[in-house]
This record gives sequence, structure tokens and C-alpha cells, in this order.
Amino acid sequence: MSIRDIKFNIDPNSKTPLWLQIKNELFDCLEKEVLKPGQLMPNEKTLVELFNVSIGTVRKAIGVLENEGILIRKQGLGTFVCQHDDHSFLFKYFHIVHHDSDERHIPEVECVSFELKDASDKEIDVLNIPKENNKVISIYNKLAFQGKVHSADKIVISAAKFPLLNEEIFINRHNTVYNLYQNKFNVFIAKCSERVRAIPAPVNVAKMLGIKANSPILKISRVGFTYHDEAVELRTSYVNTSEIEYIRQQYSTVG
Amino acid sequence: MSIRDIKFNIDPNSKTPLWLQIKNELFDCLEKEVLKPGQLMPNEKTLVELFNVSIGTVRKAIGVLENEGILIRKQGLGTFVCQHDDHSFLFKYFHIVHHDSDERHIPEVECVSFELKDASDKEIDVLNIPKENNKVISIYNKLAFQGKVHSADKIVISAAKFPLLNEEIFINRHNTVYNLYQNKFNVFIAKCSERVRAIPAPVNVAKMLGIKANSPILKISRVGFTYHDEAVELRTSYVNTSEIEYIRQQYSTVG
DNA sequence: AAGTGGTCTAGACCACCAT
DNA sequence: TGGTGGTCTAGACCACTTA
Repeated sequence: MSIRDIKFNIDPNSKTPLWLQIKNELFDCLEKEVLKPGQLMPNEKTLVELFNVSIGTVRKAIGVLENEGILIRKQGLGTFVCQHDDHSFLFKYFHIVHHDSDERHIPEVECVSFELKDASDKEIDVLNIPKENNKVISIYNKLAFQGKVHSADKIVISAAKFPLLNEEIFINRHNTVYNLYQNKFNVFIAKCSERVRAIPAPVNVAKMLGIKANSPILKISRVGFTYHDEAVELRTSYVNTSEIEYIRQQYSTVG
Repeated sequence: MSIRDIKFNIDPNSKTPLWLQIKNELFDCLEKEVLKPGQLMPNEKTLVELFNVSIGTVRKAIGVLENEGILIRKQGLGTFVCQHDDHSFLFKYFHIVHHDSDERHIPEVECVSFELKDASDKEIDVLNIPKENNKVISIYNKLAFQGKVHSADKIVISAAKFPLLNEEIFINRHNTVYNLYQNKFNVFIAKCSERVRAIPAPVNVAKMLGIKANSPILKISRVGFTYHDEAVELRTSYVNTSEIEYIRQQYSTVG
């Protein structure tokens, strides 16, 4: 199914602005996998014909989707559906740097365990786990720089949303975890919220990090959301900041 | 000096887009205090005449400044210069919440000390302290919720950039620190970067926070920047997260 | 009712990228 | 060279706010 074959219904008399109607239609195409990450969009002239509006209106809709990080325009080339890759991932979701340096590096990731288990009450609630398949996939990873482990990550996702995901697929992915979600399961993590605390390292975590129990570490609890604010991933990171730091940058516009 | 009296030189033959030239000119007005926080901008028709371009071009320039959080448009009212106030501050720069709650509250702030001192080498470097006035203002604050202290903040700013700032003015401000910077000294903090670590509480900090020495706490090192990426504030927060958490939210667009 | 920003049109021309 | 997005124009009409 190509986007060119779809009959769109844009209503010029609706109280919803045309550009918003178009944005929503393109959005639906992403959800229905008519548009896929990395794909080239039809050019603006074609979209003008598909939606039967003027080019400025199409550009407004695309501009908003670009600002939201969903599409990317490349002059002379075309407009593409964004995808998580190593580079963008590095700057969007990866917030660990060495002391005395601003360089970000892809960490070495080692999967420690991969389990299918019953969802806890909290997981059922936050991840909206269906009753007919109340399983979650629970994964532990160790992250390292130059062989030196700095973080232990626990990832929890709904088995229902990631059908057929198994340890082999997870370990043999050729890219980031978010890229895997996106390309194999059409789950695009568009935003996330994090809560950070300083805690004494529990014994099992201290062992994974190779530090003494009760050493101060960061506990970062992240919830990853789709475009539609649907929570799809719970990630808990335990970070030893004795040699690395957790960073954030922001503009005054962002909440 | 009103913006209406300025003779702007917009060059239609420049390789710089008109909208960018206009954006830069408006920017300069902010720096030169021709436009001040909270002020109403001239309407779009007037700007069209001032810059001698079409309305779409003016709107593009304003739109970008709005996205950057510098201007805000209100339909039926006009376009205003943004200012830090309690509400926006709460959502832009304030990242502390109670456990089990997403509510953000303005903390109670108590100034512990206010000193004028020689800048350290690091402060000279980062804050670009001038040789002819190598003093910095160093302030310690305690932050609390409902009387319960959760953070100790150290603020370091250049004395040269905040002339005549003294303890009385600082303590008797009627708004946030950032609002004070902006309204009294024309310093607008437009973005900031933070580095977070978990450390054992030093004795003096533990005393301020009312906890045992060596308890795990967050150390948050923030650098505040102006529009032009000029570092103007160093802030170090020591946070006891036993009852509160540090949060962040972000969209995939933001780095 | 008057004034503001918000939406939308129907083009023109330019800058960039691939071949 | 042909195709793409980027910039810009000169309006028209709508929705919202205040008075």
C-alpha cells in the first residue's frame, strides 16, 4: 500500500485547520506502516495533489512534523521519515559522558539476561498490559566504555507489543534497541521522561558494576512514549558516576 | 528608544535569508534593551513596514523566535517578549518533584551566604571573567518543601555582569533568580547544560541538608547560557533525593 | 466594532543534490 | 540538467481578544 493510492478526506469547512488535518493523516500513515522509517516521502507537489490544498499548507504540516522529529527535509533530495540510528540516538537519548570531556560515545552493551515473565501491578498499569497477554519481557544489560562497566540497565516491555521478540533477535540486532523497536515492531519512541535519584548501590547491582555495596550511584527511571503518549518501555539504569557523568542540555522552550 | 524609530537595513540581495536577517535584528533589539521582557511587540503590519518585506517573511522570523522561547504570540492580543516568571520557571528550569507525584512546586529559598570574592581559574575560564574586574559573586541557598530542606545550591556569577547586585537586592527580589537576572541586569538565561553525579555527601553539605555525612546525594553542575551561548551562571546543587526526585522530559527533536 | 494573530492561496524564483 | 526543498510575495478571509 503506497501513500499515493490513499484517498484522503481533507475537509476545508472543518474547524480543524487544513495543515493539522494533513499532519494527522500523515501520522496515521506512520502508524499503519504506509510510511516507514527512512522512507522517502512523495514530493511537495504530489502532496499538494493528494491533499488538494496549496503548497504553503502542505509545507506547514511537514514543518510541524519536522519540528517534532518525525520527518526530516533535505534540500535537493526530498523529505524522509526519521529513524533512530546511531548518530541521532547518541544526541537524543544518550546522556553519558566522561569527566572532563563532552564527547559522547556509543557504549559497549552486553546482555546479561532476557526473560519472559508475568507483569507486576505497576507494569500492568504503566505499560497498559492487556489481560489476555499479561507477560512482559525483562532484560538486563551491562553498559561499558572501553571495557569498563559504568551502568546496569533493566528494560521492561510488553510482550504483546513486541511479538516474537526473543533473546537471539535482541542480541543480534545491528543497531540500537530503539532502532530495533522501530524497524521490527513499528514502535517509535518519540519522547521520554526520567526521574533521577542518588541511592546506595544494592548488593546485586554493585556486583554488576564492580563496586562496593552502598557506594553512591544514580538510579534513573525512564519511561519511553510513542507519538501518542503511550508508554511502551520502562528502563531503570543504575549508573556508577565515579568516572562518567549524566548530562542534559535544554533550551528555554522545552519543558 | 522605541523599535519603531530604528532604521533597519535588510538586504534583499544578501545570501542570508530575509527572515534570518529580521530574526537577528530583533535579537539585537533584545540585547540593546530596545525590546524588554514582557513588552508588546509592534503588530505584524507595522513590522512589515519597518523591515519592508511581506507579511509571510515577518511571520517566519517571529515563528522561529517563538520556537526558541524568546517571543510568544497571543491571537487577538499581540506578540510579546517572553519573560521568566514563576509559572514558566516551574516548567522550564525546575526539575524537582515529590515521589509518587508529578506536581511541581516553587521551593522555599533561604539565602545562607552572599560573598564577593576572587574568581578561581576555572570560573575565569568558564564565565569569561574580565581581568580588570576578576570578582565573582558566590551565593549559597537552601531549598525546601514544606520546611523540609532538600537541596543546597551554590551560585557563582561574574560581578562585572551584575553590577551593583548586593545581598539586599538578591534577598528582596519578588520573583525567581532568573527573573532578577533578566529584569535588573538584562541577562536572559536561554539554555543550560547540566551534569549529574551521585556522590557521598560532604560534611558541610550534609549539615545543611540535615542528613548523615556520606549519604548518597546528587551533585548537579549547571551552566546557564544566554542567547549567544555566553556562560553567565555556574550553579552547583546538592540534592537529597530520599523524598524527592530530579526529573527530565524530552522530545526526540531535542538534543 | 476594531485590532490582533492564524490560516490559506497561487504562484515566482533560488539553492541544493544527483546524474 | 531535472528534480527537490527553501524563500518570498501580495494579498484574502477567519478566529480570537478587548472594549
